[in-house]
Amino acid sequence: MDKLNTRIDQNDNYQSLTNKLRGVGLRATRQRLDIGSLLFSGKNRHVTAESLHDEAVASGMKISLATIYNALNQFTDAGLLREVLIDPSRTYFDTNTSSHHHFFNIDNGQLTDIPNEEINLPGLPNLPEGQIIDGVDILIRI
Amino acid sequence: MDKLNTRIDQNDNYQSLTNKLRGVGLRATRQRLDIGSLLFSGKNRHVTAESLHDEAVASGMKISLATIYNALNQFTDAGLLREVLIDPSRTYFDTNTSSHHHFFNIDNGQLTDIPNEEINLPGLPNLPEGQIIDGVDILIRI
DNA sequence: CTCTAGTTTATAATAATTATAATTAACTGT
DNA sequence: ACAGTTAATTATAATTATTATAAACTAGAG
Repeated sequence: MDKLNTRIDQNDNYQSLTNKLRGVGLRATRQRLDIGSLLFSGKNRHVTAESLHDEAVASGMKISLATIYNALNQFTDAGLLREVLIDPSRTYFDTNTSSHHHFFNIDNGQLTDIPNEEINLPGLPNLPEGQIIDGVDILIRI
Repeated sequence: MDKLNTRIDQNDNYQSLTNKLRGVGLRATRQRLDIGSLLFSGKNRHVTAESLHDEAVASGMKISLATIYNALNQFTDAGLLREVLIDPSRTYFDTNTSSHHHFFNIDNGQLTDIPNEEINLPGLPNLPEGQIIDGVDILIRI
């Protein structure tokens, strides 16, 4: 009964994931669905290729690190993920693609979202002539 | 005469660089003085290990890439440089160690300083309990 | 001027990421 | 459901940025 519900839930989940992937022009492969189920399960997440691969393997998913890299980059290109600049030594991906910012705990590496409305940036500096803002990243180290 | 002045100027420069290095507990080696003369010649600079090495070699300096890496890290530890998060694929160092922010031109990779006073960040978000701000990095992509 | 700890350097090692090319699997039309 | 085409996955090699190693060198103390 539990098992059955889990299966049904997962199928539902994978159905909407399938739509999500097709919507951005990606085939709904088992691997992308598996990764997607870890990433897009409701709450916002910050992952690296390595951390996501570890998690996938721990969940019993069969997927290579190369595929994780491919998927993360494709998802990012498709707008399903965003890169976050935290640490020059590795790339972090954020499932929250809306405009927002981050706390970075320098002791434990923990990343926390700061909703856009909790930060005020009224005094934007004068832009170099003819330039337009592509985006603003604020990282508060704590 | 020009040549002579250049030599005198460079010696003066190297004398003050020597003091700067000794002041942070680093020996004034030829290599560190050479690098320092490129970095601390007045205007603020943004470099990577590779770009600085290229520049040094182009200026006829004899210095290995490993030494550039060592020096950049030591200068950073000593507070003479700051790391800037721009691109997850390499580390940028900034000679401007005061609190300030950056424009990043996504087309040509050009980094430009934004003086601290040109940016207002009045509505700082509520910090996680018991936390104190270590620093704030703002990157405006244009 | 000599000694020694700190520095430089060539090179190897590591770590993150991307490329390659062969196998496998998803979609399209029947 | 089936075959064919095209894309995706994967093991592995290659690449890139960076750090470690250990032998040769040198700055600065005495």
